[in-house]
Amino acid sequence: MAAVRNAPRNAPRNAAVTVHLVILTVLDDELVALVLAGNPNRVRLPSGRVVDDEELRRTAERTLWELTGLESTDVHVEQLATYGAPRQVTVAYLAIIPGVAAEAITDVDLEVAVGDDGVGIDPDDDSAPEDEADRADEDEAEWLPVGELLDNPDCLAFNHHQILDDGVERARAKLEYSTLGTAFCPDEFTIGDLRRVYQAVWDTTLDPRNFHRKVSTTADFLVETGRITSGESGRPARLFRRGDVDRLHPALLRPTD
Amino acid sequence: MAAVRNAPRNAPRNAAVTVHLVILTVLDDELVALVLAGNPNRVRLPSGRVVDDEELRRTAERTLWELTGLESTDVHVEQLATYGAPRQVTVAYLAIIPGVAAEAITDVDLEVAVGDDGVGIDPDDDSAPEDEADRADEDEAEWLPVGELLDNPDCLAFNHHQILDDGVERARAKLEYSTLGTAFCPDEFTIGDLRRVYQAVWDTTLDPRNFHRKVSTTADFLVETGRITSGESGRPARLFRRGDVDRLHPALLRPTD
DNA sequence: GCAAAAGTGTTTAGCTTACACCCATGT
DNA sequence: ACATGGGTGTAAGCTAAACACTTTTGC
Repeated sequence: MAAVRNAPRNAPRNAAVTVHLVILTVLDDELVALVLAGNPNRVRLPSGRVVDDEELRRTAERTLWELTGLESTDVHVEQLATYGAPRQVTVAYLAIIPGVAAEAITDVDLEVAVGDDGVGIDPDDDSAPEDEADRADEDEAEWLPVGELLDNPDCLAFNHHQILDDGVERARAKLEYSTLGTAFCPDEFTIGDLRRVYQAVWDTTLDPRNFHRKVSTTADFLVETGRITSGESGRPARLFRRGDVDRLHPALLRPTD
Repeated sequence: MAAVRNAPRNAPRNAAVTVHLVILTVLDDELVALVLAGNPNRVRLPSGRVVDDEELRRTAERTLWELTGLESTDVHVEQLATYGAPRQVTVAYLAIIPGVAAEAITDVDLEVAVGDDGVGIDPDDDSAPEDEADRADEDEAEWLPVGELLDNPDCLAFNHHQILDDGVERARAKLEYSTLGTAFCPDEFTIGDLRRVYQAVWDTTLDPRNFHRKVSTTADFLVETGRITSGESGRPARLFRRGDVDRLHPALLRPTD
């Protein structure tokens, strides 16, 4: 049946490779993403160009550092997906940072942190007019609720709505079968803190008693520090650190309704 | 805390973009992958260059078609991950094809099906000596057991061991919570056929009775055709088609031992 | 004392596992 | 008759959902 199938084709061309970032955190019990305000009424995701012989992951981590000052050791970074366009390939990464670290990043800090010197454009670079990776200067960065961003498909430029949607869905899914939820928490946190992260990411409510039992009986999910909270309303809570495991057995499934 | 963090950097360069394929099927109750025999003792995964303004997915599907003659409507194709190297970006795709379709692809067919005319190399293409996407002619393609390929890390060239490992793990994981297993089956298949797919991919054995109940009671996983098998040993089995659902609720978990 | 959040115990329902058992066909 | 694989029934064990209840703090 199958025979020679050499289709005629033109010469392969090189493509500009950019990295885009979906940076998520939880602020005030709400899942928010870091976006740059460029054109009026249109925000976009942070991005960076692959420079020199950088690894893709290193590009993502460097761009994240330029935006937030956070080292990759403090942040969860994983590859999301790659989106191809003519002459332009975008590799999207998902970054998850603790809410307390996000609070330290003010708009003032962010305003000048993004930039691309843009010297020495490659001779082959006949990129499309919609080239987005350059001239990121003078843009303000802000944390916007994911719910609003996803509900209004037009408020994100280019294909960034798709990328954000993929990133949020990845995060939501991974909370079920992995310990990724702790990446939203600071070094030490209570089980209630972790539950509020789950509730914010899943946009739902969870029974505090059952959640407590579930995470506290899953071996190596949480490690007790011996310290407890104080000064807050209610009974003091034990403080925990992330444990060693990555996967949750059995999973902690989202409510079905 | 954070201030201006414009690190000095050189001009961004364009990269050659190639697509690599992890093509899996089940032959004789064994999970096998399609590999090309190039250098002695070293096989590699099929690959294709992105030509013209192709979408990445289209490149993957075109390359698969050149190799196997299969249309993308008959095959499950999903993006796996992207691996970055200097001047070279590889986007890996996972393809799953039915065993009966794989049997129709003989070595004779495959021998001449792979090729790259290689005209008009881009002036910017100062790719590393290990450029792998070209001169794929004269290579023979064959189905090799995944177990053997993964047990011998040196038998796959470049980073193809890593790519294959990622692809196999993706397939194994997705059998748990999705209906991907049916992609290994022909249009009509029995529950026993599907169970042998699960057993081959997971390299384990499953209780036929419990597996039968599980898949037959999960709504919309399988659709009865009304036909039954005949001519084989044992009681005839009902023939099914894939149902509409993509996700399995609840999941069909791998045995833990 | 009262509100608020942490944490424990108990019941019930659903799902998985293991396995006994029956069914329908080829040889 | 018997081997072979298809298919059903059932009891035991594990898990999660729902919720009553106790504990320990701040005010």
